[in-house]
Amino acid sequence: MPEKFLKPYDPAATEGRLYGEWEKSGLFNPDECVRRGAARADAPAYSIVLPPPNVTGRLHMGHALMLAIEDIFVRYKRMRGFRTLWVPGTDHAAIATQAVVEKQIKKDEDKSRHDLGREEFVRRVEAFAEESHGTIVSQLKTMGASLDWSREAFTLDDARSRAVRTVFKRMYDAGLVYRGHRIVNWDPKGQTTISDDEVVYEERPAKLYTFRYANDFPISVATTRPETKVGDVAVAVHPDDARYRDFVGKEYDAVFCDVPIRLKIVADAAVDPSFGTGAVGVTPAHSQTDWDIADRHGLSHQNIVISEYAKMTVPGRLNGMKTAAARGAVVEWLKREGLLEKEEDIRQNVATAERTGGIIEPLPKLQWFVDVNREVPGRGASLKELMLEPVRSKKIAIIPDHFEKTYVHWIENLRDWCVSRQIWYGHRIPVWYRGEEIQVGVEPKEVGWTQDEDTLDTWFSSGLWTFSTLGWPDDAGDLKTYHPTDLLETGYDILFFWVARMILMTEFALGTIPFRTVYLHGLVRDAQGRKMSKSLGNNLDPVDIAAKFGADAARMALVVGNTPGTDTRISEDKVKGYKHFANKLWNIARFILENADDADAAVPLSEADVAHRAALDALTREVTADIDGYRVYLAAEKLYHYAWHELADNIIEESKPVLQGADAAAKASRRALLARLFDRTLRLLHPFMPFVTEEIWQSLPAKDADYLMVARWPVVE
RNA sequence: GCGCUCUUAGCUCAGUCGGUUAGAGCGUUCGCUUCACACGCGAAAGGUCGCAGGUUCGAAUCCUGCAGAGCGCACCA
Repeated sequence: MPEKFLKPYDPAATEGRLYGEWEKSGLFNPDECVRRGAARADAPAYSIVLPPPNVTGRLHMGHALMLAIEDIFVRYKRMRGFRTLWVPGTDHAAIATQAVVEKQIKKDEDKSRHDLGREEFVRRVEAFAEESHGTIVSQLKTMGASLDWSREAFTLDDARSRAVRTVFKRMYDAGLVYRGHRIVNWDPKGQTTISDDEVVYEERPAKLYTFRYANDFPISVATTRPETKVGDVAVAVHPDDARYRDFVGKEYDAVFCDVPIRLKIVADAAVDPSFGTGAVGVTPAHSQTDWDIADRHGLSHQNIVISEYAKMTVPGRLNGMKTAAARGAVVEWLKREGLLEKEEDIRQNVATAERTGGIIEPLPKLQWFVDVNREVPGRGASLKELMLEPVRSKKIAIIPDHFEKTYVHWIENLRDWCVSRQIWYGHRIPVWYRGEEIQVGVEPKEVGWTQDEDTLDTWFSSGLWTFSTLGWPDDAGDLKTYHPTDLLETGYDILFFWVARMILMTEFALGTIPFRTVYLHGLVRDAQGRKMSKSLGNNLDPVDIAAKFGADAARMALVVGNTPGTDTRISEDKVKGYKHFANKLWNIARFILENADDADAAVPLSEADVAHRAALDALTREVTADIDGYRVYLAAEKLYHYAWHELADNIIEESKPVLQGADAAAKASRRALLARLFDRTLRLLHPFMPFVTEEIWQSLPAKDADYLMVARWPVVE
């Protein structure tokens, strides 16, 4: 028996070495598995693409959970003989990464990106991304993820850039990507547009002011943003509102806080007669709703009174003031003029930018959009409909299935997707202009063309991930073999951001689904159920945890009892429990090596031993069905329970007198049984705890594969 | 406003979509230098399954209502 079994199991001395051995063996690569006879050349394929972590820093516990679940499926399928591919990669995460570097440069050098210039700034971001990439790769390996590194991808590398340009060009030619002057979510802090999904609403206290535009103006209106009223072009009332019916269609002139305005009274069903005075000042350039009202009544959209820097751009006293200051100034003026009628405290949802926290300023801008309602040529359906169909028809199954409703509900409310961003890091929009001319896709050879300054929303490139990583637009081997992928495993919090976009992009570019099953895991919270965050300081670093207790223990702690779609809690104590379990396996191994290392598998089993074997057969069937049914949380728990409380507590204990007794046949049978049960247990546990099981396996005297990783999963008929 | 989820032992959660006596981990109590393991072993206590109805031979599980917690979307003048 190897010396190491005389001491407790030491994950730190084992895990890194074993990962290196696995990697060197090449067996994470399905082609190599075929070459080495670990998978048949005609075996069915099984594929997962790793949701690419952002190159913004380090992995968190959510990543660790994702890796644990995906690696369980990948290792299980590999042991079942599938040509199993798990593609690694990272995401350039445009805004997020740029923001990190901008902050860093501001802090270190007190410079903005404009001080550095586009070229130099992008170089800095790339250097940061490179460094961050290295950290992330080593963290992925620490967790034991059996990824095929020969196929690693990055959302901003050359192959992925080619895919992005190709999709953009095809969408443009199909009329599905268009440039339009529309109201967008402008983030004055990040100086860029963002999509509707990147807006987060925060409830804050606010004041609702009721006022008149002028003394002779007949209607009072209520607003939380008096400073925007210099941009009003109309007052809207509900068509059935008897109070205002006589005024509809009339126009009034006023000078509002030095700004001359002309207001038309319009009737629109979007107005809620019970809110405020039942009359709304319409500011088309600075509110989506008002923009829509203006559309319906043929009013001007172009009365812009706020700049990209959230400053007033009007004649008179307000000019150049920040919106917050202008608000005060307008209220002052209203009071002085006797126009302010009421001031009340209310709670208001304020739109903020997810990444920068800046308050969103809706502004009309010339941007690129993906049209989700226009018919896709040759498909007889819009992108929206193409996103709905595979989920409704169950071609894509979402686990847990109640998220299918959430998904459908979201798609039905979807608006056109603004894909252009005014940031520098990312895929530059593949469009060139020369005067009135425009060229899309490939840079023109002639002089005089200039490329669009903007970059694409990061989700545009990650939306292509399942097929851009497999060689598309070339219709070559990997794409044919591994696409559509089998499983997409990710957090429910990015169902809309990412999962929906992948379905959109894949339906458009390939006319098929990107994956057959979506498994959504929940958030990983701390022991008190709080979200992990920097400000609370309650973050657990998966690499620290793995160093302290072993990656196997971390994986088990994250997986056991963690049902899909439900948040889970993690604490060091919980992980510690599974470190003890790894040690328990270690000691079982010691017992087996001491007592059954010379077991003869051919010996006939006694009646009692046959029963033990049958019980494990039953468990094997259950665990297999659980994994196939995506109940890994149950499979893990059952195996834990079997190894500890059945194999160790009962079977080994009752074996002691037998092994020391005089009945030679019973002894031989028991030795064969123990060797057999333990061999089986290691195989079943391997996807969950790959390191300790592999380490023990390699010390077993009789084994049918060099690596447990590619040993056969036990199939019981 | 529309929609979704949750409420089971002191704590954290399962309960594979109706079937003996409702399970696990942690915690608690008691006892163990038992020759695989103190990162351990043995034993024990602990639950009107949120509340009220209904369906059923049978309900933690299905239906209705109520209460509490959380989440998503929309609105937010």
